[in-house]
Amino acid sequence: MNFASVIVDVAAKQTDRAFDYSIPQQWREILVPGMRVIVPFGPRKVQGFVVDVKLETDVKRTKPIAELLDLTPVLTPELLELGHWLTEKTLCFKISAFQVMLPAAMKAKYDKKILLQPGVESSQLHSKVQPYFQHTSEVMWSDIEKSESVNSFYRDIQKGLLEVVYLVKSKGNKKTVKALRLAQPPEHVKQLLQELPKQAEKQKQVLEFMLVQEEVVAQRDIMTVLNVTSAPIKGLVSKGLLHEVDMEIYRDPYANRDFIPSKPFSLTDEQSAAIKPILRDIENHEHDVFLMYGVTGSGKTEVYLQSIDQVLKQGKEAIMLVPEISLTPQMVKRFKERFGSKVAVMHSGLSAGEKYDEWRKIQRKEVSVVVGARSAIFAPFQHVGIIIIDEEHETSYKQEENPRYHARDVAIKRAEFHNCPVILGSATPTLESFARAQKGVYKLLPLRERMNKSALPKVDIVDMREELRDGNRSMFSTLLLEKIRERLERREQIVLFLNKRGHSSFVMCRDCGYVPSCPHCEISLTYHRYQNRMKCHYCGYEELTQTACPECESDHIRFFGSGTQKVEEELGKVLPEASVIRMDVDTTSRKGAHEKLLTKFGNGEAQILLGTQMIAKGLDFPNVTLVGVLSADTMLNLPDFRAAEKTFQLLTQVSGRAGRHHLPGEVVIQTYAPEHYSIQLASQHDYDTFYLEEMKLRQAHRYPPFFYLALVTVSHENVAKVVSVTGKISQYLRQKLSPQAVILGPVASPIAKIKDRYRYQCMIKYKLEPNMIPALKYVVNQYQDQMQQEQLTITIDLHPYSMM
DNA sequence: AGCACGCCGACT
DNA sequence: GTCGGCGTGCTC
Repeated sequence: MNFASVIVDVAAKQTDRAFDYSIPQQWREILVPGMRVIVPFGPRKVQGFVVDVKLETDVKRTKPIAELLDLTPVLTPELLELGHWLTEKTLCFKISAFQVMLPAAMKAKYDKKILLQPGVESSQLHSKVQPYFQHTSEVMWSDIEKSESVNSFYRDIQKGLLEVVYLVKSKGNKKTVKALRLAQPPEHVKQLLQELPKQAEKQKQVLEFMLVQEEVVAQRDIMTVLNVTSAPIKGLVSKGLLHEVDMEIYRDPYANRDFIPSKPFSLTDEQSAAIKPILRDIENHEHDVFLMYGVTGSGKTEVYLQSIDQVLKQGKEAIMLVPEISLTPQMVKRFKERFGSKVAVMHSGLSAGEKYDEWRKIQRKEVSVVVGARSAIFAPFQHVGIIIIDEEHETSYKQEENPRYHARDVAIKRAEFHNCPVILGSATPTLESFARAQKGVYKLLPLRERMNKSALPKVDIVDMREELRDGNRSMFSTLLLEKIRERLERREQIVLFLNKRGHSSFVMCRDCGYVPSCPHCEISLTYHRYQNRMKCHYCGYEELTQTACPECESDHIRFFGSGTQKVEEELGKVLPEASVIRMDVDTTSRKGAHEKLLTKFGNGEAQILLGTQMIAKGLDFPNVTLVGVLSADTMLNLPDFRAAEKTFQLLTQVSGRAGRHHLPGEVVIQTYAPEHYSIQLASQHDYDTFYLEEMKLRQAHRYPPFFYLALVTVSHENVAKVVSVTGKISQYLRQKLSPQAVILGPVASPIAKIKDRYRYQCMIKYKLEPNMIPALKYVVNQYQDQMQQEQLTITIDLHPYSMM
């Protein structure tokens, strides 16, 4: 092939198309779509993805491809196609779609440097430039970019004294170690071994070792096994007996850990019934979407494991998605125990290099199972046999940046391609999924019994308003305290859950009601006791905590809300004998801290585990018999039509942590809205009724799953501008879409200002709108120039999860 | 996105 | 006359 169509790494409307390049002779046989290349683009060089190769082009003057970055394509034909689909579905640039499918380490970094042209003396340069070239002939652009001499540099560049060179590096490369192999055939080496001088004892040892080893051995290994230094090895290399090579090694984050192989458990009748249709699909290479609706502790994971096992037996591969937050060591352990080294793990806790290595294992077909968070859905497998999404309702499956995709949609798309089943698993499915299951679009696989037949925990709802009336101003109700004391006495464990979302610890003046808020964002500041500072969680702004109110100068400043730190303190006051482990962003930010704290709790080193969201998922400690939810309704008041659903899911999830084993569990839910149906029904473990209730509301208000949503958010420094642009967009959409579509807006976004930029939005509720995508594309096109020139931003989220 | 090209105001 | 402001348009 003579020409290649390349999508270049420039995310902009005007460059969001393929550019044709000629393929230099030496690569004509090798280059295929899906490879990364470096191409000249204008005056610079950029990375790009080859999407097509062809014999001819309409372009008159093509430039040649400058460099080939891959010998095996990093995107399979399927993934290339998937990229185009993503572009259409999420309205993102092609380059963004491709980039999101690869580990971040493969994204190009650009740099510039300035070279002294050959034959030019530094004395010819501008006086300001000269000192830079005293001892060198090249200067990095970044070193002079901000200096006042930039202009002088420009001048010398124009004069031709200096040359600008554009560099592209695809960093995060393979990690290699120095390794050795025999430089000659073994027989030959055996003979030469005899001829080595007597005193070369160590060299002989090394050679003998090499003769019995696999082809390539890391130098480090030779040194430790034979207890020699590098000297004899060097000697053999210089004699031409050994050859130095680079050996690619993987950073294995789970090395040095023993996994005891586990065998499949025998399934309960319910599990067998659930797995049957899945196995049938695997057998017949058929595609279906299954919604596995199973209460906590019903043994979903075992069904996943055995389905995957079946897929592996067919020589195919499996993708298993779990929410980031529950990608716990416990979870990984279960997979490693069952599938050993066939498993790659991908989550955000890995370094860029580690993620790259896991990705490489997949690409090189060294593993056949990947367990990972959202982005693992793009694993470059070529024979996918099953895709599983655990905790299907989790919001982390929706990416909140471009491309704003939902892993579930990608999973279904990929599974259609591979003709394989998708399993969505949850104890509290999203209404969207459950509704589809009701309609028969998805196949429902119910698991209604807990595996050990243990009853679901008894749930008590405590009305905190009554507590307050009875004079209890603390954050622990009498009932909860009593139950905690009971467990402490019995040496059982307790999990306390604090939903920090909503109003977290903020500060208010009791006299005038003043609440310190961020000067750049419309959001109140959060109090951080540790540094005694107020911080903005959106832009990072911080200030010292005030001791007097800046408005009325009163010193009645009060700290409201209850962060985990404050709960811990109070717990210490009421129950000084209790040992507490606190888990939140502050205590788990260090790598591995999360795991360490959980292990400590598992070992019984503390009796109470206190934490936020992150302790709600996937934890399983046999000794936990009480779960306390400190304030169940903080989430309920969020400006989000899914607030009730999220509350129900969270409460159900948290309750599931209690009494999973032989000890019976109890749950105490503290709330200011005890009569709310989501709280009532969660306490009764009644998903079905919740589903029906919530569906009525969704239908009445025209929300999903009855209507689809699209959210257009406009932001700019100037309020008037934002309002007028949002208004025009709303108007345009009103006129383009059918009368059945509901167009709300312009309205201020729930967070009306972030980082000094005002935010307004237009929300569209629609059912069938073939014009939707074209209309939105048109809108973006119309404001293209303003978006560049005036830093106006318009973001479009189709099927948004967060209204913020 | 960059970057060059090009056309106007204010300085050596 | 030249330097430098940033509007306009292109990148195979």
